[in-house]
Amino acid sequence: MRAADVSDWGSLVFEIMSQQTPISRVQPIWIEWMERWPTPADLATASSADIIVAWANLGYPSRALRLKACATAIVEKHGGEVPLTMKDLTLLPGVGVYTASALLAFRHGIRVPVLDTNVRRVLVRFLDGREFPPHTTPSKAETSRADVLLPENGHDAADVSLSLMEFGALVCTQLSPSCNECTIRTNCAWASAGYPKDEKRPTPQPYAGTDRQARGRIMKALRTAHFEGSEGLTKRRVLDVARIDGGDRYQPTRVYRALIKEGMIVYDEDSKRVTLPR
DNA sequence: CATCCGTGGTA
DNA sequence: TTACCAAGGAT
Repeated sequence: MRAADVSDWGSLVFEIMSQQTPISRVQPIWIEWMERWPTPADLATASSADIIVAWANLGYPSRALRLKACATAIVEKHGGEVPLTMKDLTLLPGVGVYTASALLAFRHGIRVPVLDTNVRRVLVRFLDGREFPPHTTPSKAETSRADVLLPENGHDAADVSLSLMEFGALVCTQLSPSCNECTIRTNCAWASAGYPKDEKRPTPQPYAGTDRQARGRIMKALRTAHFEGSEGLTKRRVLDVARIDGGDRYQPTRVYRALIKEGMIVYDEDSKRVTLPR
């Protein structure tokens, strides 16, 4: 949330939840989350299992653990207060340049470019006449020319950034932009060039049959088990839910081991049960 | 630097 | 129904 009565921590939580996730799905979970864990100190001492369950269907549950690690870092290194410099913010787990910029610009009117995927696409089309940015991460050149483009006042700059983001999300979209209704097409380099298709388009990521789907199955089963108060699942059961159409025979054990290694799940030798981490 | 990391609504 | 999509980060 970017409203005035929301804390910096609340805003940071919202930004992290919103990474690659629709806002409509974030909103209700964020509200409950902030009532339950209002400060970094609250989240830092919370159970990882509770955190993963509360993360629910936001996707990429490793972000939930990173958010907890972020809270811990803020408590231990910044006295429980969200730091407000690009350097300190991007050193926090789960906080990259985009998230740090969004917090600084939208909440504090600090004059920094905010380059999300939408803004990058809008700029590369309008200025370079290309369909997509050449790399998956912003170059220094992209950042500096975005900086030059922003007005002097930080709050005005934030307004411009937000407008660019929404313009990219609603008009200058990835695969089917509304160029016919675009009000700036007469100045757009991509329009002038005749909307050339890019050679290298963003690589589509399949889902069915992948490790991600198998991991999702395991995590969902364990979330449900924890929510229902059970003591976890047998390893056999976990490997069984990880068996999906399109997966190879090694997939269940492969993703199981990966989740263990990442600390997303734990196996208790005594109870012989797999659970979410304490 | 390209790839991997979920999820469920929607056209 | 299937395919696409949605405010990135870590490695």
